[in-house]
Amino acid sequence: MKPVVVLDKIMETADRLFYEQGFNLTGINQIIEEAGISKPSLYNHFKSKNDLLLAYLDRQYAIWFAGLDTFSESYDTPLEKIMALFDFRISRQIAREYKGCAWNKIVNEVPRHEVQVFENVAKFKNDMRMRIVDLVVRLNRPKNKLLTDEELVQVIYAELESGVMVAHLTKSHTALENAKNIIRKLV
Amino acid sequence: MKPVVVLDKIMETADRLFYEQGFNLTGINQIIEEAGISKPSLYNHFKSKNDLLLAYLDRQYAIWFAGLDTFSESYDTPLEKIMALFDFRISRQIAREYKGCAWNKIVNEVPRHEVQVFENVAKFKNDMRMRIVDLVVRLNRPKNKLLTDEELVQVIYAELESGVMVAHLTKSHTALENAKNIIRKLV
DNA sequence: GTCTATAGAAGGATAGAC
DNA sequence: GTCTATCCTTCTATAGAC
Repeated sequence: MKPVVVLDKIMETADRLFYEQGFNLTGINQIIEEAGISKPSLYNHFKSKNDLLLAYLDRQYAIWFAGLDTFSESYDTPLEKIMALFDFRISRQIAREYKGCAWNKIVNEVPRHEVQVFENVAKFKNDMRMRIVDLVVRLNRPKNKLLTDEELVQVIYAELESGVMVAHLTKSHTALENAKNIIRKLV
Repeated sequence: MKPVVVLDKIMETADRLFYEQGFNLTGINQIIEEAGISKPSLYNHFKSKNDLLLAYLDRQYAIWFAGLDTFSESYDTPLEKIMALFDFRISRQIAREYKGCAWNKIVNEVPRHEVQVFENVAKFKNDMRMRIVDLVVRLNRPKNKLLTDEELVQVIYAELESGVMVAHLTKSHTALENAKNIIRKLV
């Protein structure tokens, strides 16, 4: 069995279990069992469970933005792409059975002294916010609007975050759908 | 030592540790050690660690709304009371060193099959939302506003939730402050 | 690089004395 | 109702063979 295959098995299993069960409730033993490998094999690739967590976050980052790009490429205008942000998160919450935001799960589960984890999550959230900033600028809104560009960005960001959180709690994406209408009015 | 004192010690210790470290990372052993009691004493009051969690959530609920009522009573108008919702959360995040929302922490840490935990968190979030609904109705807004009452409620709710999450991630309440100006414009 | 086997600590929970 | 002492399980991580 080639190393790369073992690594893939680890990552895919960790990906699934960390999201579905949470990081702290997922033991090394369960990961190696479901990945079909042995314990020293795992520790050959990662020096600790925390090291695996950081790799998991990096992988999440790549998968998430790649998924967003694929999802958005069929939409043309900035407004359509903003709406696609909501539809993308709706589609993912449906696919992952409304288990919430993977980043929020981690950051709410890990103590503050895990600096690298916090930085990793902050980077994701910030980069997502930058996508919104870029789209709002490209809207080319007139200056006499009720909200400034910066304020509109904050509302979009808040509706996305809160929308996913509510979806997790209620197993429904109604709030995310309603948010789209609100944003349309505020643009 | 009277039972009620023991119970108080347990609750206060669990309150602090569950919030600061998280539920899964806080062991029974640490709770009894810091509370200064013995293990069977704890299991005399709670039949399991999960039972203690439910008591913790009930206590949080009472403390939170009591704190909000005290905080808001000096404000008169509905708009001031809406602003007080943001200021209350800002003051709490400062006091608790930006460790985020206690309810979100729990709901992101516990598996879905813990139905009682989810219902408890959903009840808190819903009751908080009802406070917003009540305040927005009392604003008596004209019908020709850009957003309907329901939409304004959703934006206020989203800004609060997202604001606390961002505060947790960045150790800053800037987003919550900015949200107040946005809401003032939308009212 | 992968395995079997195991170490050493910490987890939740309980028996039985007082 | 509270205690000391202990149970069994699970945890992360490693030693040493192949």
